[in-house]
Amino acid sequence: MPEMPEVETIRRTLTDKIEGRKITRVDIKLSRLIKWPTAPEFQAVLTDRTVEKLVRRGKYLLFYLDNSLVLVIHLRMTGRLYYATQGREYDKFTHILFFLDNGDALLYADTRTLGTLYLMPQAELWRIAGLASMGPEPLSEEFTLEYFAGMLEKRQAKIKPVLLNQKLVGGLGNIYVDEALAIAGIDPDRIASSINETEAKYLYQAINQVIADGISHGGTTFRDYRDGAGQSGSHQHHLHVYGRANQPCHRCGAIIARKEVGGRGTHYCPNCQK
DNA sequence: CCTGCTTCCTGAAAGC
DNA sequence: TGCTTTCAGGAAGCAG
Repeated sequence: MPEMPEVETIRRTLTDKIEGRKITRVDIKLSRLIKWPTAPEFQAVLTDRTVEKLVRRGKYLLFYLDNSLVLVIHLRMTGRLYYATQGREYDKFTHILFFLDNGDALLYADTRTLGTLYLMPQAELWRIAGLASMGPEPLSEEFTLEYFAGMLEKRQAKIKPVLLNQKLVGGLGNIYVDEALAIAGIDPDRIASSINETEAKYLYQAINQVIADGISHGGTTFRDYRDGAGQSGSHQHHLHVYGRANQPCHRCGAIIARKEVGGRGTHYCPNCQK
């Protein structure tokens, strides 16, 4: 499941191949993935546009085009975006194909088809609610300890759903939230406002650390995630708790447990996380 | 406004 | 062996 480090890795692996390229043709095999405008309009307006800049915000990828247009893609659960050289075969999960002026193509594939694509003028981006309302993201200037600790103080929900709320912190998903809570030694069931100043500082540092590590390892590949060149990430080899239920904790040796928190499968060390 | 539940979607894995 | 059920989860939509 692509979270901020995975989407950032995709951005980095696509930038050099995509920026400056003109989209010469768009094939749409599953039009319901396109949320705005209609599929025929999407296809017509996108044809002959040049990609000027590839930007990431949270888990969104934004392709800034000429004519002040922006193509916005969110991969959700199983979306994949990858560069394919001319004539390369593609599987049945490839739903949108962007052909480029050098004969290659940018392909959007998605097994569970929950991903979303938009095309709109730059001035209309506020219409994408999830993008417009996104909170500060880890490693950014806006994501300060003061902001983070102050935000936790006001929340009566459990810490895990608070961290997953994109309006409060942009870019975190299930894997990195479980990891950050494990590093900070905080139980995912804790009420956010009960977290004290010291714990908030540890958690803040842990969030920045797991995101930075995730990016430096090229993302976490459990099953579906691949970068823009089709390569797997390696952060799955560095996880403390996620996907490690019934295995020993790296720190204390206790058995990693799994429970449901806020409707999400949650991995944690019952001994280290209080 | 805040919080939590439901929905979307389909391949893989577990259950029978 | 093969069919059926459950599970995975990001985020919008909605109820209370």
